[in-house]
Amino acid sequence: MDAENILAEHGLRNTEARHGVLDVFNKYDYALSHSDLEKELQKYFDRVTIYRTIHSFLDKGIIHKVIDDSESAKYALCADECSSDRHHDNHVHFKCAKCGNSECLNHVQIPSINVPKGYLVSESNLLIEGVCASCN
Amino acid sequence: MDAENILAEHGLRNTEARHGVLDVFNKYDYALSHSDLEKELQKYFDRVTIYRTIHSFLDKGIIHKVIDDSESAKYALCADECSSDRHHDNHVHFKCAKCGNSECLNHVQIPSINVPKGYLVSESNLLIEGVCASCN
DNA sequence: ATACTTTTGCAACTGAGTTTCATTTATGAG
DNA sequence: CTCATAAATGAAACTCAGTTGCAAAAGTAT
Repeated sequence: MDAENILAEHGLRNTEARHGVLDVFNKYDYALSHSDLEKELQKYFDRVTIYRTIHSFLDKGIIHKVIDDSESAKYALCADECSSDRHHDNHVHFKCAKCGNSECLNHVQIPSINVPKGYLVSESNLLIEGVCASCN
Repeated sequence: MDAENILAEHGLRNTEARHGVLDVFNKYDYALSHSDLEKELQKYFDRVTIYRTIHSFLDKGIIHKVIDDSESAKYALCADECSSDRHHDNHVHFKCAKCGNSECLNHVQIPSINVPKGYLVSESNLLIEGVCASCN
């Protein structure tokens, strides 16, 4: 699906900045931080615009946050059908100690966990660290 | 075990600041951020000292990082025997959406996950979000 | 083409965390 | 106990991530 349709389907206006950010996400197969995006887009868009684009994409379910032990937040495209109502990403994230990239293992589901009595689970987030297939 | 022995066992000098930080960790049963520690200790110690204490505790295996989707890092005491050589914390972390606290579920282990061919796992980190026993 | 709403750029700001360096403190040897 | 040494602390200044307010620009529906 092209960028224009993705934006329209999620109720976002079709602007150059959003188009540009989507293109960068499509170009890489691992999670990107604001500064990764900025490196590629700073000639064209302001850094604040990139922050705001990340927020609207998160909000509308176009990207999801990839939790990682690094300082700065990273994001990746949602594979499943997500919307602003609900994110459906229930896959494992893998961070490579060699190349430093974090990727979505879209086909590896997070198993359900038995929590102690009295606890209610709404979502879970599993980060595995190690060496990725490209670096191994 | 008292604070003085904990410090000595991990090869750290027995200072007031470290004593104070340990006391705060013992006082709460959930993970603390630098600013949580600072709130309790700012009258006595400089904020930079608190940062450095966190680093040496992390390094020596007295505390471990609790990964969380919030901006600031949180830390909790290691239950298992950890050293600077190796951390042995393999338990689940739980973040409550109501009170905002993150705690260690020390008795809930992270299950081992089958990753795709070519990937090597060295450690994993599982964060569950929901409502904790106290808030439920 | 117009009117209205959303998005953008810019400047200024906040908050987390780090670095440098001079001073103070803990500790082990004599 | 005293002293020398190495480690820890405080203070100021700094970097980097992220946010806010506002005026100008661009998208969209009519």
